[in-house]
Amino acid sequence: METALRRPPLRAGEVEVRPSEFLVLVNGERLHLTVRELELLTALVERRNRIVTREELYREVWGEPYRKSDRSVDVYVGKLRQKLEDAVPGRRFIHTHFGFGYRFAPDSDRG
Amino acid sequence: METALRRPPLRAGEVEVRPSEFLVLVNGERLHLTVRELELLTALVERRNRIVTREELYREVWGEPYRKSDRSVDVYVGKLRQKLEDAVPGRRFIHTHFGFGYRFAPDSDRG
DNA sequence: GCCGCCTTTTACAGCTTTTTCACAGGTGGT
DNA sequence: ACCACCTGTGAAAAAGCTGTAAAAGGCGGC
Repeated sequence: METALRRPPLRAGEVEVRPSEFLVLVNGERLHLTVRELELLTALVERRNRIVTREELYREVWGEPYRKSDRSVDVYVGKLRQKLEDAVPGRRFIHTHFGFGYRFAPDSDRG
Repeated sequence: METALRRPPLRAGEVEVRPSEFLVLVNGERLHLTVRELELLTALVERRNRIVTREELYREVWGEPYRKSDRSVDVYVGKLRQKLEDAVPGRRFIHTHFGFGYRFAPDSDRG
């Protein structure tokens, strides 16, 4: 968590991430996330509007090489989607790019 | 404790900390704290409404690097919670953020 | 020394999070 | 349509974190 303290705040649509405070706000409300969830969301928002591979996300968040059978990224994307859906019903933030990876975009389906 | 003398009084809900007098008041009543308890509470109130890591608290209060196995912060948070509960039954001041640290907030869960 | 008080360490139960697994269902290519 | 592979997700297992009582260690006063 050392690194988080130096990261600047990020904003993407209704989502504001303040890594240095371990805080995510959605429309001004605190989103309660676990450590992994926060780190993954931070990584995605830092790369917003870009397709990011599981390899890159896994290296960034888990800090070790990605094994192809590892589903952790998928599982945590699911958790984040659930919590974001609860916070902003009807909007989709994390988009799947089949065969490539994921992309965070607060706006349309094809950003 | 040179530093305490220069710290301004702090107020957070029913809690008032006067570092320069080594004094904590809760609803005007003196809260009897030991040195460690006072320093930890001061550190927390100075950072009120923010999540603070054990590492930061330990460095601030104990003045040396934090070892992950050290439970002192947790133990003293427990002591403070007990004394605050005795002073203001039913209110929760120190909130745990699992995997992150603690947060002092006299009010609701979200700071 | 002995006592009393404060601080640190230890131990363990209980709880939360993270990881892994399994399988249903989706997708793209032929 | 068929096949191979990819993704979503619930649930169980494993790992890790927190609360707290109690033991152990320190320190000053008498």
